Amino acid sequence: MNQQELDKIIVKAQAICSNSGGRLTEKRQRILELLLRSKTPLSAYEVADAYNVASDTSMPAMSVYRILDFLEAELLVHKLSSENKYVACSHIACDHAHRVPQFLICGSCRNVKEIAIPKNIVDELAEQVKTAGYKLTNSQLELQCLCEVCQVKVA
Amino acid sequence: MNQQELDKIIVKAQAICSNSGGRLTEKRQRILELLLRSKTPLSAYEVADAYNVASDTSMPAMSVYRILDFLEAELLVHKLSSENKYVACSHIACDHAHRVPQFLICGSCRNVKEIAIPKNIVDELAEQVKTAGYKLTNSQLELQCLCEVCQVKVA
DNA sequence: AATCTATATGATACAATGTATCATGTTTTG
DNA sequence: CAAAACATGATACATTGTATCATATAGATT
Repeated sequence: MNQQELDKIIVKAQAICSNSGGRLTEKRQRILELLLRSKTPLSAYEVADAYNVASDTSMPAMSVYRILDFLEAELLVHKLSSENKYVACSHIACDHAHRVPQFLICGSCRNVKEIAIPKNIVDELAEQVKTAGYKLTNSQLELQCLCEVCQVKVA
Repeated sequence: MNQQELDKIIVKAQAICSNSGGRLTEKRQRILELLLRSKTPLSAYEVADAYNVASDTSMPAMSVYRILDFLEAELLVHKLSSENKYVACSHIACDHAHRVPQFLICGSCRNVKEIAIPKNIVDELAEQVKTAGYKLTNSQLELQCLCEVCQVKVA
């Protein structure tokens, strides 16, 4: 991600926050930037470390969690519950409405790709859930995979 | 789950283990029974506590994790990665081949239902993953839902 | 601008989850 | 029985997450 792309995303993120009455403060913005630049998901403590290394300050874990919660509520960041890690949303600067994300998690190198899957598949899934008497409240899937590179390596 | 059902499952579990060259030791069996009786998933530490209360011994966390790993490898127990909790497989005593489980997790009461979803849905999912260049290695889904009871409560 | 209020962040302590490592039992097998 | 393989115990520690109270900062009101 180059600086120009990043700037564009930040502008969009600012708009998203103020639309919802939130504020993208400097610290929140810097943490979002950290995640945008990161090639892999980061744990809350990794975010804190990265922040502190870059700025020679002390960002306590508590603040990181609060800021990540904020960014998640704004849909700028997603939490991978199965990994206890966080990733920036890949579609902040896209204009289309935000779809529920699905994540492909490489079990070998831990890289993560965010994709959208066709609505009908999600619908079929929701239908099955309904048949079981439950109601699907979040269709964010976290799928254990091997990425292109690691498929070759392992084989 | 009554005692008779449970006995039947344990017999089957014994067979599954010895088939794969493993041993369902007393401690492993007791932890499996704990999970079979539990109406909700348990964390590793909850398993340890339940074990210790029931038997006045000390079961260290390390042992619990090792035993859960063993039971998981035998497909007698599943780990819910998004919850850091463990559940007994619902289909130990079934004769049909073991299918990859999917879990419906109630976000309100934390109850969990294990279901099987039609193969074609999983296949479609795997196809999408393949299109993205990844390879699905585990199609265990953990779906955030509301159970029948909680749907009514919340509404 | 001074003050007030809501929001955001810092600091400390602690709880919960998970692992590394080395020691000790317990089966199985030759 | 002895050796090897497997299973468990014990201790320490690393990582992830939360509770709570204090402080700082931004916006609104006067």
